[in-house]
Amino acid sequence: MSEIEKDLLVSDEEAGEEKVSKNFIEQIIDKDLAEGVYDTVRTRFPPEPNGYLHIGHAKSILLNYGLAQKYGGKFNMRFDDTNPTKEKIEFVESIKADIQWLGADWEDRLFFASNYFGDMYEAAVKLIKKGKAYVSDLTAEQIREYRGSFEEPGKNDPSRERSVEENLQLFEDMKNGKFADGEKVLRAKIDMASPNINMRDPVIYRVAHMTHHNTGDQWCIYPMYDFAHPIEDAIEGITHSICTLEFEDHRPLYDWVVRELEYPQPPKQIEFAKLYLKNVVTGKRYIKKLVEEKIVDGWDDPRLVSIAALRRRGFTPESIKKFVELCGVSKANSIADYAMLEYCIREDLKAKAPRLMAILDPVKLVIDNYPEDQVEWLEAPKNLENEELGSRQVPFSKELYIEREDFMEEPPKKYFRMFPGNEVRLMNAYFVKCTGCVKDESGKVVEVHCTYDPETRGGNANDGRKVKGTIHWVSAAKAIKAEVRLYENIIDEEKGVYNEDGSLNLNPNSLTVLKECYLEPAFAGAKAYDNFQFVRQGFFCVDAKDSTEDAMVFNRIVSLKSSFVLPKN
RNA sequence: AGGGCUAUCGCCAAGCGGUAAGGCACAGCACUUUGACUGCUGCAUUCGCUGGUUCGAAUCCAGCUAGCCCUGCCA
Repeated sequence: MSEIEKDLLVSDEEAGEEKVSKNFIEQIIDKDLAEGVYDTVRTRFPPEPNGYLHIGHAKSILLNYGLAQKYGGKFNMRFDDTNPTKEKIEFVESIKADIQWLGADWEDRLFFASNYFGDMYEAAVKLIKKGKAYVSDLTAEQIREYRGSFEEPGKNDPSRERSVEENLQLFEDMKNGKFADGEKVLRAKIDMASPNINMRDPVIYRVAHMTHHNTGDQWCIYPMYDFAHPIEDAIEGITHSICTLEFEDHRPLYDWVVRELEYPQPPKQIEFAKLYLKNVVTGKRYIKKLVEEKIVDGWDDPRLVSIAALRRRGFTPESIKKFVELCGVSKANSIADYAMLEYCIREDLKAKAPRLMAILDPVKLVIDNYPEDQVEWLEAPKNLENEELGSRQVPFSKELYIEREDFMEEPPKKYFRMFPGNEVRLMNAYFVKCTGCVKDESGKVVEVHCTYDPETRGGNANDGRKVKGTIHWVSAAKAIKAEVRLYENIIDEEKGVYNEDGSLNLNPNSLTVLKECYLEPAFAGAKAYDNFQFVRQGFFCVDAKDSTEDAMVFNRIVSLKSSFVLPKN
């Protein structure tokens, strides 16, 4: 190795374990910090409490929280509740719970935009005094007409040149409830000919006689998002106000507001692309319809991708975080494969979850040469890749359950599970040789028979002989009966999310309920949200809604990958 | 007088004038008491297109094309 190469090696090590390239937002922050635009980083997640959070929001939450962490800054939680017609306190609670579950810690910084209504009113007065805002008499419809179109400039509002004094009086009258909803609005005086329609004298305050979930009846005028948001950010000392792409056109207005209001260290809006998942529905009205029509079991149905649904399905906060990081941050609209999410949960659970045996589609296996009433308790590790999980005792007896698909009377080539004459290993137990099966009148296999080799206890033969197949099993006498729910995408992936008429293209097989599954005794005592690997099957989670101590219910989070395909014949 | 943004492998995504990172998916091999995991190997002579500048272009310039967003008193 040359000296130069050694030097390179050293400098690589000094640079850190891995050179992870920074996303464009981190690059902006680096620059701002380097140039002294800001000396700290403060971000925020500002949802409107008008619905449940979904996987897309998780990206924003974790991005904002992650940035604050990474730069030693602060992360604020803020409800952007400036429109009482859409907001509910129940959503405030569910959103808080979801964000906490994701692990984004706002510490003592939980804010409500509605708590700044006083500041916003003052800010509006300031604009009026500067001649930068005026009260308009136009109706909503007229305002739309005056706005012009993409190709044509707008026309000035007849109220545009009202005196400051008159505007001040009128705005106060608005505040004091002298006008009905829609009768007056406050508009920013910018430019009716701007090519950016958001700059054509946008409405910044409207009248709404409505009880607000936080401020009650204190106000009957409410600020619009474009006016309120920059003020909220400025008040909280936000440095980088991160939002999604559709707000790019609003940035000039955002900047106009912070400039006119003369904030000393104005926040900067940065837009990134939302996270979409292939063949996944997130639209509120679609989900609402599914819930109302009882096609799904509520907003947390495990087939959905609301944060609550992912949690119930068995996804972990770590898996969501990993997924969001894997997706990256950019300005290019993109749609991630669901396979990436599956990869993340498998990755997270493979070492964490105990790997136990469960039979989903049982058929009885009888060991003809095993003593009738004998039960042996065999010790087996809970997870070979994680010794810390310890071991458990597994009962072995004459009659077991195995998976129906692990036996074939006439196997195709390359099938190395049970078939007459073949020897397989019962995982953690013995080698058994299949001797045949018993069928009912219809030809359905009701019992598989075999003999075991007592010399192979634990699953190894002293003579060194090998078996190709290892199958899992559960003692019939000691099994715990449980319900298991298997999920597929609620959307029929062949044809995409929507039908021609705009309705959802549903997959009729999205839910399979297996009522007669058998678990090994080590599952006893499993609690809501506990995750397991069902050996050779996949990762499963105790359903938080329907599972009880006596009647456990499991959700399949994701199957294990498998390269095995049953060949035809 | 329309404006804004985006385009690099099937899917994400680095790259910031010096000769295409990485992950997912997929395929093959090895290993295996999970047909899993793990390990190894393969997977863009090419960056939406066409020109130009340059010794050198995914990176700069010009012109096209395609997609997304914007005419709420929603956020």
